[in-house]
Amino acid sequence: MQKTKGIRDSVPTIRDVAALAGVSTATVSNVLSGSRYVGPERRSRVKDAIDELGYRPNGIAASLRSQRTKIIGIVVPDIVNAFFSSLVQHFEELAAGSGYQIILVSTNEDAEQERERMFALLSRRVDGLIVVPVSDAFDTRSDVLSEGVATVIVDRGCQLTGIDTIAADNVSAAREGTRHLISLGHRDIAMVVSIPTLDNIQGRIEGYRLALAEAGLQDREQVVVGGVTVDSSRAAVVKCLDRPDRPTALFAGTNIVALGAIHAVRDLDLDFPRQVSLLGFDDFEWMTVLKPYISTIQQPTQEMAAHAWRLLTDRLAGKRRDVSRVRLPCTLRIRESTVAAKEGGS
Amino acid sequence: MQKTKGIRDSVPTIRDVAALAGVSTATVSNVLSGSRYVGPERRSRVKDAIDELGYRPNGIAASLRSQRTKIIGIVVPDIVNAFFSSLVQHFEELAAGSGYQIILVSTNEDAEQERERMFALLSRRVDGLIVVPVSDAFDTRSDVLSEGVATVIVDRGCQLTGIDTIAADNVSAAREGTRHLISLGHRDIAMVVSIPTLDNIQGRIEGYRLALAEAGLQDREQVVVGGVTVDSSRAAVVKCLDRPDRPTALFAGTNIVALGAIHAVRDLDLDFPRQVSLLGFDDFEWMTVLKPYISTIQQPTQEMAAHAWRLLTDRLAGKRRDVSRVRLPCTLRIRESTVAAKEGGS
DNA sequence: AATGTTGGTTTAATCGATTAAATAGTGGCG
DNA sequence: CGCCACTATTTAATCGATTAAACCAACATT
Repeated sequence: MQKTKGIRDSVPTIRDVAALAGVSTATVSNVLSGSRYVGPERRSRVKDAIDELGYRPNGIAASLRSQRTKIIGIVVPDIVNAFFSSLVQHFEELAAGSGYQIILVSTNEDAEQERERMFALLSRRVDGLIVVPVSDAFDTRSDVLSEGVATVIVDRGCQLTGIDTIAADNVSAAREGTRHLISLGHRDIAMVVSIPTLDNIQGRIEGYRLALAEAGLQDREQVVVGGVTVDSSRAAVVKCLDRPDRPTALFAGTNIVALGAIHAVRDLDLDFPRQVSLLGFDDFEWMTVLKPYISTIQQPTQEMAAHAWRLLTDRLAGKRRDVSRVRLPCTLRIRESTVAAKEGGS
Repeated sequence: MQKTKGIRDSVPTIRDVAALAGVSTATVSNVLSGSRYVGPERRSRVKDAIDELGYRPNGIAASLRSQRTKIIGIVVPDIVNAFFSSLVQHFEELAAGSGYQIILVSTNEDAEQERERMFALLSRRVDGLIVVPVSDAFDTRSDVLSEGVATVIVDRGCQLTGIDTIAADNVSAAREGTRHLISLGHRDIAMVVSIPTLDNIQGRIEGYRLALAEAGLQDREQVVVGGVTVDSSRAAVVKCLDRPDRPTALFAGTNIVALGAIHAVRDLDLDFPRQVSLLGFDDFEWMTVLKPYISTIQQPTQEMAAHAWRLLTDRLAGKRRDVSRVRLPCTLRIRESTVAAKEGGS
C-alpha cells in the first residue's frame, strides 16, 4: 500500500483517474455521484485509482456543468453580535450536514455594503440566500427575485412581499415583557431601541404599546432611541434616566442596547435593580455572569435557523411555490433585574 | 431610461452581451476585466448592452478558466466565541476590500470535522486557507501543502513546519500577567486552562511557569484543566477553590474559562476580588459591564487578522517563498478584579 | 514599394466536471 | 435463430467564462 506522495506535477483530474482505471470519465463520475449503476469490478478499479492519485473532484467544474454550487450566502449585519453569530453557527452546522457550504458576508448595517456584497454573491451563483436585511427597503429584492435565487429573510423585513420570511413574534414577546413589568407595579416604563424603523424593532415597540394601552398607561409611553452601538445607547439611556421623574423600569429592545443601559445605570450610580428595573432582549452565556442576573426575552435562535433552513431547502427542492411567513414565539426569562417598583414611585 | 424587468427566459451570458453589442466575447471580457485595451466606441456599446440585459458575470465559469476562485476558506473552532467571531469579522472585511469572499467553517474543536470540512474546502478549490487548527496534529497539513493551497495558521499550532503561522506571544503575555499577580503579593496562583495540549495554551502555561520560577515560587505551581465549556471550567474551578488552602488568585487562560471561574467564585460565595483575584484572557465589549471590571490580557485580534491576511495575499501573489512565523505582543489591562493579596494569606 | 511594427479585435482552445445520447453486450423469448 | 429489451458503459456536447494565438488595418521604416 505505497502512496505516491510529495510534489505533484499538477492536481489530478477526472481524466487522470479514468485513464489509470481504464474506464471513461463518465464512469468515474457515476462512481462518485452514485447517479448511475456501475459494476463492482469497475467500481473498485475507479476507487483504487482515486486513492492512488489522491484525486479530489473539482467542485468548480461540477458547479459550472450542473448549475448548482451547493453554496448558500449568509448575510448578517454584524458577525460579532452574539445573536447573529449564533444564527450563523446553526446555519453552518445545517449546511455541513447536507453537503452545503456557506459564504458569509457582513453588511455592518449599511445598505450600500449590503447591495455590493449581495451582488457579489449573485455573481458567485450561490444556490440560495439567507438574509438579515439592513432595512425594509432591501435594495436587491427585485434582483434575487428576477434571478430566481431561493431566498429566506430572517429576523427582519417581514413586510417584504414575494420572499419567505421568518422572525420572532416580536409583538407578543414585547407585550408579554411589558406586562411583566407592569405587574411588578411599574408605571413609567421606557422602551430603549436601536433603530426604530427596523421591522423587528417596530414589532417590539408595538407590543410595548399594546401592553401599556391594556393597562391604561398609553400616555406614559417613552421610546428612547439608542442606536446600534453600546456607547450611543449608553448616552441615550443616561439622558433618559438623569431626571427626577425618571422611569422605574427600562425595556431594552436588543442585546446591544441592554449593554448600554447597564452602563448607564452604573454611570448614574443608581441602585440596580431597586431603583431601575431592566428587562433585556436575547440571552447569551455571558449574561449569566452579570449580577444582578438580567431578566430577558429569549429568542428561539436555533428554531429560527432550523426553520429558515427548511424553508430554503424545500424551495431549492421545488417543494413549495407559495410564500411562507413564519413567526416564532419567544420566552420570557424572569431573573433578578426586574423587581417590584418602589411604593409611591410616581 | 426604461429597464427590461420581470421574468427573464434565462440568465444572460457573455455571449448575449457580445451579440447585443455586436462584438466578440473576448471584447466583453476585456471591458469587464480591463486586462486589455478596448476602444471607446466598443467599450460603451458593451457597457450599454450589459446594463440593458442586467448581465452579471458567472463567477463559476470565470473561476474554472482562470483557476482562481477568489474565495478564502476560514476555519475556526467555534464561531460564537467572541475571540473567533472577532477574527472572522476582520477577515470578512479584509476579504471584501480586495474582491475576495470567505467560506466559513466551524470545527467545534473536533479533529474529524476539521478533516472533513477542510477537504470540502479543497474540493471547492479555495485560493487560500486561514485556519485555527483543532490540534497541533492538523491532519490535513500534508494535503494543503501538496495541493499548493496558500495557508496561514492563526492563534495555534505554531510548531507546524512548512506553513505560515501567526499568533499572540502567549509566553510573554502570560509571564507578564503572572508577574502582575505576584507583584500584588499573591503566592498561590492557579492557572486555569481549557485544553493544555493546545499550542497557545502551552505557551501560556510556560509563561506562567517562568514568572513563578523568577519569583522562586516554582513549587506553588497549580494548573487546573477546565475544558472547553463554561460548565466544565466552572466545576474544575469550584473544586480548586473549595479548600482551606485555596489559591488567592486565578489566572484564566481563555475567555470561556474566565466565565467558568467567575461562576465558580459566585458559587462558593467568596468575596470577589478580595478573597480571590482573577486575571482573564481576551477582552470584549460585554466584559466591561461585569463588576468588578475584569483585569485581562488583551490579544491584538485586529493586528493578527491584518497580518495573517497580508501573509496570505503576499503568498498568493507569489511575493514570498520562505515560511513566516510571527508572534504579536499582548496588552495587560489592569482593572478591578486583581487586587493585593490579603496579609498572611499563606 | 516592400517590409516591419503596433494596436485593436476576433477566433478558437481551454478549464474539469456532468449528462444526454449513442453504443456495445447480454439474455429472453417466440 | 433472429429480434427485442434492457443494462452497463462510452462518446461527445455542454456549462460560461478567460486568454493565447491569429488576424487585420494603419502607419512607420528603409
